[in-house]
Amino acid sequence: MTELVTTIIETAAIEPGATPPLPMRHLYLVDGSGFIFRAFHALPPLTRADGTPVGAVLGFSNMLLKLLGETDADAVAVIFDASRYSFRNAIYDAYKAQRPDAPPELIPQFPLVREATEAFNLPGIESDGYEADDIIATYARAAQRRGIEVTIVSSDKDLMQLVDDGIRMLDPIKNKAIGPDEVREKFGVAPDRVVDVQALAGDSVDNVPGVPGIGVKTAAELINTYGDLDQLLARAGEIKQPKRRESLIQHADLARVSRELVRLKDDVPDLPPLEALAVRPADPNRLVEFLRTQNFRTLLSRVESRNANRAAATAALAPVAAADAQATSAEGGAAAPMPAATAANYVLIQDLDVLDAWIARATAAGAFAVDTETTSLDAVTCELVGVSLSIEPGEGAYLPLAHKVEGLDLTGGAPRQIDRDTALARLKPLLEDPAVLKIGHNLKYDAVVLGRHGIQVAPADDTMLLSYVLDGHLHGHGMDELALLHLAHKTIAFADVCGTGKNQITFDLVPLDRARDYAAEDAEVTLRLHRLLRPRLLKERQVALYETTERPLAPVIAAMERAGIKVDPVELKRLSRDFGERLAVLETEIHRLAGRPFNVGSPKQLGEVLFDEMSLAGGKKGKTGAYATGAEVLEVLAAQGHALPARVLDWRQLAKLKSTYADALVEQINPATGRVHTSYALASTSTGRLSSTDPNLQNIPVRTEEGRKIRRAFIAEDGHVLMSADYSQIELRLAAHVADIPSLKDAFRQGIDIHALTASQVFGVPVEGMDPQVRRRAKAINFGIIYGISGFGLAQQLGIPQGEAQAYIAAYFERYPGIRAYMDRTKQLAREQGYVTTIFGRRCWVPGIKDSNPARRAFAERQAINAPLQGSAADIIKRAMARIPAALTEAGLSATMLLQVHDELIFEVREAEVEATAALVRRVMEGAAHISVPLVVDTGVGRDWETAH
DNA sequence: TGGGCGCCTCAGG
DNA sequence: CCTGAGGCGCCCAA
Repeated sequence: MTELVTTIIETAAIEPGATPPLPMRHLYLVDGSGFIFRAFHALPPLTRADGTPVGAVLGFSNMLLKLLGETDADAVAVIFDASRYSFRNAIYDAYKAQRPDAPPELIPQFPLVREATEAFNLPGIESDGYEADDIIATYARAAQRRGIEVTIVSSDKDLMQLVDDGIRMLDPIKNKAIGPDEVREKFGVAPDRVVDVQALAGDSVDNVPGVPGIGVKTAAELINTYGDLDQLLARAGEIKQPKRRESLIQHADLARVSRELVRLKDDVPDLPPLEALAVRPADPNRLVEFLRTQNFRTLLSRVESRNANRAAATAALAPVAAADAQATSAEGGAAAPMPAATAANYVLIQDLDVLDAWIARATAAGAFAVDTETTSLDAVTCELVGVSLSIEPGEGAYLPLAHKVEGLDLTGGAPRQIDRDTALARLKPLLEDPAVLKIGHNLKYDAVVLGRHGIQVAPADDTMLLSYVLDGHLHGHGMDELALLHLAHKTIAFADVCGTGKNQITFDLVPLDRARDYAAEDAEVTLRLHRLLRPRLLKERQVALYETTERPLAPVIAAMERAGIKVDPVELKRLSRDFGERLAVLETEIHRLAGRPFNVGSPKQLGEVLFDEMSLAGGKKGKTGAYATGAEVLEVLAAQGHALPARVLDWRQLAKLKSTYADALVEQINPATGRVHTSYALASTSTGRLSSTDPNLQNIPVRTEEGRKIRRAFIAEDGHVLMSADYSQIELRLAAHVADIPSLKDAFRQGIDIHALTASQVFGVPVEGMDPQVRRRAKAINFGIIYGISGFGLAQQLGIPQGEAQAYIAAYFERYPGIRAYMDRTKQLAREQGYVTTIFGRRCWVPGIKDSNPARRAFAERQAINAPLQGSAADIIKRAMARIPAALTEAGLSATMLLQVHDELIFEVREAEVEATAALVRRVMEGAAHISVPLVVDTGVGRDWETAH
């Protein structure tokens, strides 16, 4: 094997004394040995016709072809390990001693990979006594000194120490560049300190000992504090944590040896000179011969077509055929059968006249189903890839608009498809035609995507919303699920088309025939679902709810999602840094109190520290056998005077704020708009509420001072302010209305403080001069009512014995007998129907209401009591939201509705229009329902969300 | 090694 | 009562 290298290039000093001018600009150093192992595990197994395993060889050949065809590489070397033993074994005999032998399927691939290197006419380099990493280091440094850019093709963390000016890494399997930032993310220090961190942390796989008890995280912290390993070891006595200090002092030599093991040698002698690495054209015949022997058919056709292109630029392969071949031919002869799901009457639209014919038919039909295919689930950032249509059941069409083929420049052409702007310009009149109904499934998504291309889809019907209104939470409302349930039809799974996990591809890379079958089916199934569900609306008396709430709301939400809200990244980063620093201080303190370091973020470890090691009382284990360490538990311990749980509470608050809010929100800022665009789920809750994801903007902190700092980062554009409008006590008002409680209704009509009133009625104290604690208790009871109250829950909430809580509830029922009547009536109804209803007739299903288990049944009963209140409130704000944009336009106001947080709406308003907008919004919101108590809306204005709230 | 998943905890209404 | 997200820890597969 070693003769390969030495026969290709005669050995010479790597760096000649007088440097001649080099044409070389960019050197790629491929970690051949590393690649083989990674590819073997990452890629599907594959065998040649004769049974020889070749999966890693294929991955390797693919990677080289890509490197040579798609990069500016003008010098390439493939570096291999020569043998198992290197100079490092002389330093530390256990080094890499317990490495398991290579899997048997991998062994025959080692020589084949070297053969591939030869076939590509690239130098393969190895050197006895040195690892591939050392050779890479030697070349990288030599090239750096001569101003040549270096890319190390590897994801080996041991090579990260080399990242520097002009030296970067490329993960060949993830196709991801690794620069100083990525290194810092992994090791917590700059590349030039990576060896120090590795020396401390060690590596169990390679048997690098490191210092016991120190992992990467701690090592980075220490190096950042003391500068480098020598400084740290010299000053180890200053370290506060006793365990850590002792370990460092005792194992200082181990750390030094470890550093020698991990530090790469960059002066490996007797290597071929850099000049020898310049790319030389491969002998096409030899490469073709090699690929044919391995039976790499796709690769072969790519290389042959490239050769053909070079020979005659006109002789390009038919693009679609190439795309199909790539996806459907099973590499290497291991037959991978393609599912034969092709429906004969699904067609591709690849010509304008065909598109025009479909548009004419859809217009004449007056209704059709439409679906879009994109590159991601994020409607605001994804790319539109294609559109599918269905006018009649049993037929459908897919219009590809942005399909690509991987390695485009090698295959010589893209799939044939109509220019996207041209096609959308033709579709726009149809999609906006007021006489043609557009039917979609979760059409809001498509509306956002098409809206970004200047198309306002209307009028529209949405099968997901129809299903939601009809069947609520009885089942999910995904199209696949509905197709199976209602049509007994198993749809093609997205995962079958695009794969899953790290091997998932985006839809634009799906070959057209597969894309057609998947996409056209979506549209066609949607059409059939519509014909099934729409008539049920009338039969089941849900037309009004759908027509006045869900249907008009969808485009309004789409507009809100597209609008997004401005978030100040500088402020969030400042907060993140502040939180981070305070977390570090707290962590040190917590470790000191515990007497040892542990992961504060691990409830399991925390529980062990508190209850096993410190023997604090009150340790209760849950069903997984871990101690409960929730806030209530820690608060009790803190109140007993224990410092550690108190610090952990502080730590948890800051950790939550940092990771969930400060850090995550910055990541979510859309670079194109500078704003954060949440996605509202319209059909995901059992009560009719919306939910918000990616990011969830319905749980931004407000209750604590530290949390409110996050809110301050939500700001308005210049010349604008944020306006908040929230319903006051809407669920309690609904309780008064639905349960028909005269005294509560009177109180709301007169604008009396409702919690104070409850307190005076239940506890018999005058409202004047009331103890705030008494009012607080009454408030908790009022909330308890909304949640379907239990003595247990109320006791928990107030921190009082359950018996006392039970007495409060009894007193409450005494004062307001209508409440108990309502609760009994509601439970009865739920049992009879299986559902309860909101004031607008929305059915909220309560599946566990007849459960034989009393605890589960009681839970369902509380759901039944809460759902009409929560659900009616949801209906009301939805009705208001559906009306607001039109009302604003009509009034000539420019305000934009941005967010909904269950009982609150956030607007971005021109400063000059604040008064008029507030008045209008209040009028629409308060008029969204007419019930026996007034609806009251409070508004607030400010440059940020905290001020406006 | 890392993706998937359940659990815990905690943010909002 | 209704939610969604992040971190941890465990299992399993490529």
